[in-house]
Amino acid sequence: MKIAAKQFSLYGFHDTKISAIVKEANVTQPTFYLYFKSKDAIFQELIDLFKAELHKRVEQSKLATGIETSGLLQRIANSIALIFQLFQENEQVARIGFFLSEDAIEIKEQMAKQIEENLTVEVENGYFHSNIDLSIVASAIVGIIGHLTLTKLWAGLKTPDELSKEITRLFLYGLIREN
Amino acid sequence: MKIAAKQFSLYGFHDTKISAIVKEANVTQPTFYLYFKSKDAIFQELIDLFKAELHKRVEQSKLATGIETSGLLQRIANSIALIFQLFQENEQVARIGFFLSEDAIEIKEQMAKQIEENLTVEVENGYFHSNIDLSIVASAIVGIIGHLTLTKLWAGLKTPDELSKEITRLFLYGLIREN
Amino acid sequence: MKIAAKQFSLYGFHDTKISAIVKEANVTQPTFYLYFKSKDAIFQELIDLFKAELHKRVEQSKLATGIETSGLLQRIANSIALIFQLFQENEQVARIGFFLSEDAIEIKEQMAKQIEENLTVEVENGYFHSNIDLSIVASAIVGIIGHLTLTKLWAGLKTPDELSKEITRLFLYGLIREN
Amino acid sequence: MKIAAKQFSLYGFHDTKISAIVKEANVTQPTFYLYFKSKDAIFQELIDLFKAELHKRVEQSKLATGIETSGLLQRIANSIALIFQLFQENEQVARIGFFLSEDAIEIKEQMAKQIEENLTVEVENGYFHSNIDLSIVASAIVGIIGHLTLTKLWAGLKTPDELSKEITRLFLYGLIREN
DNA sequence: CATGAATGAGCATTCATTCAT
DNA sequence: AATGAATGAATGCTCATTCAT
Repeated sequence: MKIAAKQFSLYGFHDTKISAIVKEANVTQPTFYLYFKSKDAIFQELIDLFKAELHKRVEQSKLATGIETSGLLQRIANSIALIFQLFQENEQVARIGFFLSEDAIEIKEQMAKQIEENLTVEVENGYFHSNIDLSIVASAIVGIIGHLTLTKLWAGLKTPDELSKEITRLFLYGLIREN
Repeated sequence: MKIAAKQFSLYGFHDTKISAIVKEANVTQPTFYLYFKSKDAIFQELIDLFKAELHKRVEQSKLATGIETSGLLQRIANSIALIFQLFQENEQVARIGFFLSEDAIEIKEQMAKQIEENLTVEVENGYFHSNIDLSIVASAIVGIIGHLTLTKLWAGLKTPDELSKEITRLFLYGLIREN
Repeated sequence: MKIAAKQFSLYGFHDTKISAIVKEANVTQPTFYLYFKSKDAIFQELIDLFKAELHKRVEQSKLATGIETSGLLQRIANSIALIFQLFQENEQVARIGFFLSEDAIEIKEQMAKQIEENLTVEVENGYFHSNIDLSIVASAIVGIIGHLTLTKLWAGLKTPDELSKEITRLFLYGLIREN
Repeated sequence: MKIAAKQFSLYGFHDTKISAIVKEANVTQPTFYLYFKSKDAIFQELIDLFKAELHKRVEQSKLATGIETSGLLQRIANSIALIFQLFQENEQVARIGFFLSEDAIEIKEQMAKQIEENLTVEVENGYFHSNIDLSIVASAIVGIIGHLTLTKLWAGLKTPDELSKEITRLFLYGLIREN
């Protein structure tokens, strides 16, 4: 599965050939079919793996938010950092689940929903504006995380910590200069 | 090309068959090859189309920003709305160029760069913080626009105006409640 | 189709390879799929061909029986000869439809039904016993024709005429010696 | 072997998979190869089993004919009934040996030969016509038995006794109505 | 006596692309 | 300008069979 993940993430679903996977794995094609029902099946298996891990991590970030007693900014940054760390540690699987799969949108929407719930609590706690569409904010966060992962994290330009800090500041205080 | 765009945006590159395109176009396969060098070529042509249009539109939004005399928020919102309008009016081509193509990342980076330049001016004008990484902000904006297009705009849940307004407010003033 | 019929009749369905068919036909595999949807499809097409031809021939033999004014034995022998001739002229297709296909039993039952109808008329005309199960007689005739085709006709040991004459005599007068 | 017989008779040689046989037998594939040299081998073994049993039974029917002191019709009917009984009691193996195997024709020819010998005796005894080709009669009997087994016996429509009686009457006295 | 794990060899099918007209 | 007819080159998948234990 590691090898398959690598190939899929490198070449995409169609351009990844079973023959290439098994060659790199030093087994034969029938062996592949001993463990996986089909090309689609192993791809889906990888997606499900990522899906589960992502769900867990976002859930963790939720708990973290509640438990932490430090400042709001720090708490939120930590939550986001958790996600970036997942992407960093599982680049290949993440690329499949978050960018290559047809389930990607659904996965992102699911993630957005989790984040939205989190934000709702913050609004109830009086930290955030109540006059902003949280579904859009959540969706925006997902979009940002996804794109920064692709362009900054995986490009090696930024660390999870840096990214999460910058995002958090941006989201909390905005761009505008306070006079 | 319209038909090809439709098919590509519906089924993706690999699952779009030349045979299907020509059938819908009521021509034969050799006729297709009379006008396009290959499957890749027509795909690339569609991408280039989008690329050019996107570049133009982002440039316009830059000009708009400069020319507009109304408030900062309104000016920026207008700029972003222009992009969303492009996505709305050219859904199929946009889906190809911005999401399906392998050039997508490059296109987005190019767009981010344009936006970054714009932001730099605002910083110079003293509107924005100077202690924030504008390349990240630009990248974030691109990520947000992309994802909201997919989940809100094309889903018919929000209009370009609504989206651009919400985004702008979020980016300018942030989430945090001012006391 | 001629070549396919030959291969199928020689090797059976499974041991007939598309690659062999197209090689003998001097075309490539895609060309095959231009004209036939699948291996199953061309096999079924051959079966249907035989089915139709057999039905027609048995129907003809029915008419012939009614029209002919010569002796009963001769009339019946002619009817049966028609069937043997079909088998002789279309050995390959017949082997597929009558012996190799999974529809073979159904085809034979259909043939038996046609023959039974014919026999019923003869009984009504007073030529035959009425105290014999005609469905069995019809089924027996089918069994005989099938097996003699395989062992005598296609072995080149007997002609349609000889076979039909012998069968007819056997069926009409039986084996027992009249004292 | 029982399970293999069942599978072969249900699905034919090619569509029967060793994996399916061993699964139903609750053993593994290597275990299969411990007892049978190959797929062909077990198939052949089943055929030989049937072949031997058939030979024995037809031989018995020959003896029966000689020994029995009752009327000719009854004696012959008994002989044929013995065959039908074999088919009834060993449906699966019989289907393999008599219908599915490539040896089927040879087996049938062998059976026809035995029957022919039997008939020759009856001719010599003066019971039957001498101006009829006994090889055809024997072959016809084989064809009838085979096909009636398939369509009447195994369909549960007739018993061995009924079938043998009808066949015998038909063969002895024919269809024609005696005035 | 039995098996978990593996494989060699093959086969139907698909699809972008092109030739001759 | 257009096409009917064809193909080269793959690729996923299956199944009987065997090795090492």
